[in-house]
Amino acid sequence: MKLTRRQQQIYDYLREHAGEFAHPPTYDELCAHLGLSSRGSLHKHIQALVEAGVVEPMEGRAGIRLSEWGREEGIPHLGAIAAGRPIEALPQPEFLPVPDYLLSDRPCYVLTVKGDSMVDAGIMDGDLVVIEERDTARNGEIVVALINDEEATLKRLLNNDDGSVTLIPENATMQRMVYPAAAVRIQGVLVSLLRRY
Amino acid sequence: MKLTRRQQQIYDYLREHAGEFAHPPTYDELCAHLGLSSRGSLHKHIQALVEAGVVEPMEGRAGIRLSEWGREEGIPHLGAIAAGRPIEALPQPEFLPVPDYLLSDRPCYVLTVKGDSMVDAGIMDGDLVVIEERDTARNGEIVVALINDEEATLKRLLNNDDGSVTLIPENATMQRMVYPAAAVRIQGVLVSLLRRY
DNA sequence: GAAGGTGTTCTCTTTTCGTTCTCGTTCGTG
DNA sequence: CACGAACGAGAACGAAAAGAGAACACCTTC
Repeated sequence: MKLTRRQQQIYDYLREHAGEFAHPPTYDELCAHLGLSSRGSLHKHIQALVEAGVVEPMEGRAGIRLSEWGREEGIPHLGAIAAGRPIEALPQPEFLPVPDYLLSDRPCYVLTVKGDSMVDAGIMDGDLVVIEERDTARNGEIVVALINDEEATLKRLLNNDDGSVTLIPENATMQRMVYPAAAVRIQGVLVSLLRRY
Repeated sequence: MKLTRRQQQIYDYLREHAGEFAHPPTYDELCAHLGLSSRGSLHKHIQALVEAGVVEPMEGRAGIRLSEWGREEGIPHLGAIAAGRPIEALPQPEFLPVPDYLLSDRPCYVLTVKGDSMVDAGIMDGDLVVIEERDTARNGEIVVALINDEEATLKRLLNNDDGSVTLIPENATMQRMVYPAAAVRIQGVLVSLLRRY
């Protein structure tokens, strides 16, 4: 998907000003903003963008516009998870591009880690964790667990023989906790981790 | 394949300013930046760089630009870094796709971490670290340091007032080490971290 | 149905850009 | 001094990109 310079410039403009247009801009409007005087010329560029797959045309037959980037590509970043509180959802999920080798085959989402409850496992405050959506987990996996339908936490899971469940914080200063199986609902399993410095 | 002085200079410029050009610069732009007034002269140099294999031409046939070693393919995974040993180079670097928000503007590469010397900083054995190619670092940054041209390690850096350098392993069981500045060469700075479970 | 806005298609010209060529200048080496 | 390599300037060429403008098809609205 190689774009020429002008195409890239137009694409950048579209992304930049996506929010400014209440509704998708018409070709004429775009021409005005871009300093073009011919819709035909613009159309050629748009066509190239469509072929490159970075833009989608408004198929609606009406007096039409071009639509821009409807593709929510990437993995949804749903919010933050802090031990002892519900997941803090973002008002609107952002979509983060995540390379394949950090994903599993099944649907995934991303959370920001708040707190230090897993530092000994190398999971620090502020890290991004990729979670595979799953309602069961094996022993020893690190899971997003919902306790009593209230608090969500990231902990290592241990299924006990007696049916109860132990959640282990990987932090020497914290206590492991045991719950009846019914009180704990698995919401996902840790797949990978991203950290920016 | 050795480069002439001017060729080396141009190549350095390309690498240095790789991030500044939103998209590959045109010959004219490069001429302006390099103080040349003839595209033809520049072309001769570029040609030499292409033949030397350090630069790739934009095969895009069109009114195009020259590209510099492609970030398109991903970030080169050069090998593993273990405290106290040279970097274990992969026979052939693999290229890992890494999303933009985990990169810096400057050229980066990826290493696999071996050992536990940075566990307290959340860097575990087997993690992938993205390193920005750089030969200087600020206090407190985590760097890839080459000691006595022999051992490479990942450590937190402290520039001491007396000119010496302290390398701090983030592991309570290990000792920090002090070296004369001349013995330590910075090879890169930690930018981000990836981990698969 | 008429009118106007809008995307599309077409042809044409202009501009940009990589490339190639010739010609000077400088510098180091034998 | 002669020769060649490195470097640069500038002109010229061909191809691709960019743009202009006209014509057309379609929808919506009146």
